[in-house]
Amino acid sequence: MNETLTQLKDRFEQALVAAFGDELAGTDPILVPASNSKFGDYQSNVAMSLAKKLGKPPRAIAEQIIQQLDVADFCHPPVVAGAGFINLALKTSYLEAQLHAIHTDPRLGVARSQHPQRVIVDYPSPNIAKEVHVGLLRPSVIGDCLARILEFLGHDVIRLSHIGDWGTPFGMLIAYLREAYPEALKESNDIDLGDLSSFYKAARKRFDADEAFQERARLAVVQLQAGDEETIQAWKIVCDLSNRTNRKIYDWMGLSPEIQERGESFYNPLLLGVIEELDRLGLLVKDSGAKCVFLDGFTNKEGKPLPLIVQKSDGGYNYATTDLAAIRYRTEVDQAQRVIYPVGAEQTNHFAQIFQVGRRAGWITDEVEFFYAPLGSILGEDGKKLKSRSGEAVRLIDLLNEAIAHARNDLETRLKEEGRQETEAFIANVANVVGIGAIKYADLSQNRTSSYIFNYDKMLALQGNTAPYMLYAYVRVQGISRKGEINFAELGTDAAIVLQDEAEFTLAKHLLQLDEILSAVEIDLLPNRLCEYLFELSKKFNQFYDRLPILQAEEPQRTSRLILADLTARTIELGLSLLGISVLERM
RNA sequence: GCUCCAGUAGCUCAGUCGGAUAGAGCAAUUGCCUUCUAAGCAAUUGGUCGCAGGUUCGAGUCCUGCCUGGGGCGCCA
Repeated sequence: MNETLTQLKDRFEQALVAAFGDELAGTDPILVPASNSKFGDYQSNVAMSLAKKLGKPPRAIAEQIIQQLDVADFCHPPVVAGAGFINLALKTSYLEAQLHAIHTDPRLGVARSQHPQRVIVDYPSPNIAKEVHVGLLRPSVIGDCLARILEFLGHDVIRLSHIGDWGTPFGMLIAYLREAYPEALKESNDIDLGDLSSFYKAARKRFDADEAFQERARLAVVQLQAGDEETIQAWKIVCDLSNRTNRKIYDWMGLSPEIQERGESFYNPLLLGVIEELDRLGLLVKDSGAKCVFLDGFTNKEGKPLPLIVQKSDGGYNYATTDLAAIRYRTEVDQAQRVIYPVGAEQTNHFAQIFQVGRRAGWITDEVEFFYAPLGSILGEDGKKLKSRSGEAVRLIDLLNEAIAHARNDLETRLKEEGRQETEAFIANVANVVGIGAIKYADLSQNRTSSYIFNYDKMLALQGNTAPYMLYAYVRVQGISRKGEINFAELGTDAAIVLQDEAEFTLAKHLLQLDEILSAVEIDLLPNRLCEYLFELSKKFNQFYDRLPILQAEEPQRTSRLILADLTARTIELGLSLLGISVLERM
């Protein structure tokens, strides 16, 4: 109900001017959702804030405001309460009309942004030379979710993966490819992709054991930098191997297929220009053989200004250089208005540094918002960063598989208890959707900035703020449809919605708040707010479902309740889809 | 040493631009299935919001200091 809020704010501003004169024009009426439903639907806190300025008690100010306030088309008469709060309660007829409007709207009342922007979302940047591990879970799940939400709100979203596809590790892999799979360079040969990690491990083993091999690897890097054709071909084969493996996992996780790979190799030709431009601007300083930009507000352990090294003393570039090139390209060529980096919180300094240099170089202007969205870590039960038993990084694929196995186990136990028979295809599908959904939801439902302890049992729990709980609410609605042979699409656009019971009001009001939540997420990029909203929605639906008969109800309640149930299911489906999670008809 | 982040119920965590009596889930205790999937609903118990000051009509939220934990701090990404 963004539109309702906007209109109410206008009315308040008019009332403020009418009551106290033009100098209060443009005063924010501090209109927020009521802190407690017993106070109504919205409250204005403006009277308290004006007390000092106007030299009157807040309650008197509030009284004067509501005398001038005309909201009769939306609300019951406003009430002054407490220290000077102005409470507003929406009229039933208004709520019913709003529900009717969203019922016939495929977007469920969520308007497209009036100021669409070109937004770049920075997807995780796996080092292509390694198999993806758990460290990529949060950036990919949260980045994907933010991209989906912004796109749904009408923004032009570009999804870019800044993959590590260049540099030293590739020398080793290219050298190993030449040695172990010489035929791969002759014809287009299929290498077993599931074996990416053993390919990497084997290469690593050769590299560590054999000095001559190390020399060949170094040579390969030089050849790669020099653009040697055969080396480039080998490099492409290795990239391909990795990309296809990663893509498989991305697809399985349900990440958007529209991710564009724009890795380090893409920026490689632009790096020299970055250095030259920094030099031209007088920002570049040579220090101990390295080219640096000295930073404002950062010091090293001795208290001296800290440099950001953009070209190493051996002439090589590092990640700061590539990131700066990306900043420049994204503003100058992509013309992005907002660039979002959901990246681990450990990199707070790095982003503050490159943004500072980007600003001083004139690449970041007031016209573009560079938004670093720090992510907390995924921790093990010991409260330390999640590691496998052997102390290595946990492979993402193992994590997904284990969640699915847990979900399958839960489902099979329940089927046995209930004496249900289901096909293997049904069981496999439910386990897959629940398992993947649970992992993603567990990640998204935490405030993105805080770390959380990874626990299969909690994320797959069927009660609480979890994916299965929401899926279950959705399934319940579909059960009504099957049982009553209701086609929700045919309920009719002129069917009346009647709100009588408290549970109906509570559910209905919540259904109308989706656009407010999405607007909040659009600004602060915290997906856990959407999760919270969906959890509340599911709870309110379950209360409604528990208290009120639907199929057995008399008309007009029956149709009205069917519409509320349908709206709930569609809201959950839309909400979960924005989180990147699928729904199930039965579970 | 500098710097960033965190500290809220036994546990895991929310907490909007500072707003009314700080909320969920789990765990514990107890009710509710001849009725649309009980993977649910209802009820009870549980708090010095790390500590001390300050700003404010009003502070979990803003400011200062301190304590504790974690991250980062010159050629890895």
